[in-house]
Amino acid sequence: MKEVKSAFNVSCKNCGLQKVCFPTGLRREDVDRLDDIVDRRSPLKKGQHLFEASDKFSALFAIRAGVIKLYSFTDGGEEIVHGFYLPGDVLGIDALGSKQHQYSAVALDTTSVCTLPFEKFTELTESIPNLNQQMLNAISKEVLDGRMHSELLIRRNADQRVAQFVWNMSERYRNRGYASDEFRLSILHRDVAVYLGLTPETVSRILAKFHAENIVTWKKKEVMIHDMQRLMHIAGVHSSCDSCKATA
Amino acid sequence: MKEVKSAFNVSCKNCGLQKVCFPTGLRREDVDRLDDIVDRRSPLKKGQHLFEASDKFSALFAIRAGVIKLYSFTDGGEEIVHGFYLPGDVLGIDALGSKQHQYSAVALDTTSVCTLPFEKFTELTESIPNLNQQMLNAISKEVLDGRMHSELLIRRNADQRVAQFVWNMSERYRNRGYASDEFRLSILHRDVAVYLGLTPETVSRILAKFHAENIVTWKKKEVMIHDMQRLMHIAGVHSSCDSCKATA
DNA sequence: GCATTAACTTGATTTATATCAAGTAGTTAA
DNA sequence: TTAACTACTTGATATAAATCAAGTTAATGC
Repeated sequence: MKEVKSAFNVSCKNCGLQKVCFPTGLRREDVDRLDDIVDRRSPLKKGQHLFEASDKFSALFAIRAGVIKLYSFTDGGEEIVHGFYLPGDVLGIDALGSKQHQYSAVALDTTSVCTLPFEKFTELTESIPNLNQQMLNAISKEVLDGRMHSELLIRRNADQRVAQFVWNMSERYRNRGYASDEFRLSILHRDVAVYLGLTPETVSRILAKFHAENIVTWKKKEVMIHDMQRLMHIAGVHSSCDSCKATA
Repeated sequence: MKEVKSAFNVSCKNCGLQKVCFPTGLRREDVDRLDDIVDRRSPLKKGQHLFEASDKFSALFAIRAGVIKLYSFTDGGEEIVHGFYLPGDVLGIDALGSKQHQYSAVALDTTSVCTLPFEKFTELTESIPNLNQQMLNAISKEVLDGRMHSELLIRRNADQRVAQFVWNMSERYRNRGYASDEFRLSILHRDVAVYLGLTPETVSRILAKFHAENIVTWKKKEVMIHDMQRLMHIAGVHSSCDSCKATA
């Protein structure tokens, strides 16, 4: 049943993302059982799709490495970016009802994904109680992240949106055990602009300002945060609020 | 086990909302089993809370009659309105993970609610397969509705937002078997403005314009749609798209 | 039923961000 | 390596909606 594990084909129990992914709180033997149903194909190259709108839903996806952009188009043909999924994040929850994807998911960089065939996964949740709770966590997270996005769009001006986006990415990398003040971000400024409901010009101007004021530098996919306090202040993040660790 | 049923205390099998609520697709006997765990208290009066942010989560709520506003505040004390829940809609999914509500839910009018104690509900889903699917539907709906909200905030101007809001409410009433061109809406214009990311002044001006152009009249909680085609056109709703029947 | 408060309306003005434009830098492919 | 394209930058201008202001109407409580 098990395949040979290569570099991109790491089992759950050897995966560094256990603490942010489904294995959280599972017993060792249950992690193995989960591992047995996980399907790990070769990584997606930049620009390849994990799924596209109208594709049939048959599995949940957990990101192992890379970034996935979830997007769609309005009737008028304008792109909408709904979020960026990082290692440990789960994709596909929105299709649980209709069993059909409504959005498209594309890799923004080389991206490894763990595929969890939904039927097998559902069977497992019946005998691994904690796995069910993990699923509920993933569901809530998806809903709450959407609300955070709306909140950002309703109540934040352009400076605050960009600052919050950068800070949020930083927090998410920190939670995953990576450096939070210097990281690679394979997301086009254009995509960020669409996600934040701004134009690329506005994002560019704001990033230029942040750079000039020595708060954040984001050039050539490398983000450097020089002044976390000021960034958080602009973002409107009071206290080191844990519930803000949302998926962008 | 069963209580005496009064006017506001109707069993699932006698409820007109079966087609939009959990009983959808359930066998008769399973509806009865669901009914047995439902807790129906006396209706909430306008202004009363179903739950408040930080309350412990212990049950899902299905609206039977009335309207619930789900809201919170930013760190700066500004209100955020996340949605309005109508009969048949399910509240509480966002708290499944943390078992604690993050938002407050208040009745905007006299509102009856069916309480589904979550533990009992979970037990039932194990023996009623279709109920589990209903739960997945409710989850997806919550996620997709949030995305629709973001899309509205990102890509629509003020006219389109107001038009889409009115049309969406109309569609939701239609799906529930009520008149779609004339209905009572116990939602303050102020709350609509907050939900749409606009000011009350802007909403007022747009409604005045829609009234002058004989498209929609919304006065004193009574909505009348005079020209559905034009409303849909302004809202940017092409075709009678079924997937647009989202919760505002 | 009257007083008080909250909701809504309408107008004048300001402003943040979009749009338009014209460029430079970076990436991709031949 | 160069050509062609895409991403990004920067400036000038336009504009949609916010803000400020002062009213009217409706709802609420005594």
